[in-house]
Formats: sequence, C-alpha cells, structure tokens
Amino acid sequence: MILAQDFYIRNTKKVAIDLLGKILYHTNADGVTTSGRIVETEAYMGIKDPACHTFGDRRTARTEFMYQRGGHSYVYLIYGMYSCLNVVTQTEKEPEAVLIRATEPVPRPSEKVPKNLLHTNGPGKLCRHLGITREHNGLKLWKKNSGLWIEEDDYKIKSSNIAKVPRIGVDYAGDAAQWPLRFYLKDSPWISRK
DNA sequence: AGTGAGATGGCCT
DNA sequence: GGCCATCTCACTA
Repeated sequence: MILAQDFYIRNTKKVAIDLLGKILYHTNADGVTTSGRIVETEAYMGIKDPACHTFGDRRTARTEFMYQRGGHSYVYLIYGMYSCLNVVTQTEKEPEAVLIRATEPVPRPSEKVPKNLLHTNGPGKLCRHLGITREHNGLKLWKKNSGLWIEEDDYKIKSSNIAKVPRIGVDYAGDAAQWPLRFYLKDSPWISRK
C-alpha cells in the first residue's frame, strides 16, 4: 500500500522511525522502476534545529519545499556533486524533514553479497543509484504518478532492532550534533556507517 | 582499519 | 569567500 499524505503530517521523529522498513520506489525517464527498503533515516527538526537547513526560519529558494505540506520530496545538492533525498514532514508552519540515508535490496540478498553492490548504503550513493537529482525536488510522494513514492508491505520491525544515535556530518551544529535523531535497523548490513 | 585530502558547485553572509 | 546532512582513493602500518 502506498503511504498517504497523512503519514507525513506527523511528528518528524516518529515519521523517521516509521519510515524504517518501508519501500522507496522510483521510475526513471525510461520507465524503469527501481526500489529499495529504507533501513536508515535522520530527522531534521526545522526552525529550532541548528543542523537543519531551515534553522532560524531560513526560507530561501533552496528550502522552499520544506515549507510545503508534509509528503513532498526535498532534494538538494551537497559538496557540488551528490544529491540527498529528504521527505518533508509536518505542516507549512513546521519546515521539517527526514533524510533517507540508506536502502537495501528487496528481498535482502544472502550475507555474502558485498554491501555496496548496489551502492545504496549512503544518502549520496542511493540517489546516484536511483537517478534522483534536484529535478525530483517537490514531488508528491503519496502519488505513484509522481515517479517517486513510498509503500509499506507486511514487513515487521521490532523496536529492539532500531538504533537511535547522533546524526552524521553535523558537527558544526553544537549540542544538536549529539541529539539522537539518526535511526537505523541494527540487523541490516546496508547501513551507511558504523 | 584508520587517516587525510581532493573533487566540485551551489548556497548564504 | 567559506562552508557544506558525501564519497572515493591513496596513503600509512
């Protein structure tokens, strides 16, 4: 079942946790659809989060879609060469989002398959693999015809299998760098970093 | 296995 | 001009 827009108009931390185990789909320009199960996310808590692009209510051309209603995509360019895919959460008043950091193939291959075979164990790598660029900014993730959407199946997550740790690459954010807003499935071999 | 640097360009002050 | 929500490769050992 495709996730409805309501799924995203909730507490950002909850959305980040609930996205674990869901399946990300993308149909490219040639009509080829690829997918992967989400196994790692990070929550970005908006205006009050020094690590977030919208910290201090910084509304610019780049962050415009974070100010749209939850359920839109937010894709930005980092280090001049990598795209990162986010899912916008909450309402127009709360410019918050969840970064998709890693996916794994469905079904999960045997343990012997190299972790980086499909190069989806990192936010930049998974966008490169799926062909997601800034052209995919602002898409409606609750609609299949957007070409980018998220579904749930009967995959079950045990809460004891969810790690909650500080986020990656936000050392500049002071205390917020220690906030436990990175979530991942402990039993997945496809996590971006230990 | 751990460290360090380079690639490369948009974004924001 | 300086900084990045990254990744890869080249080194050390």
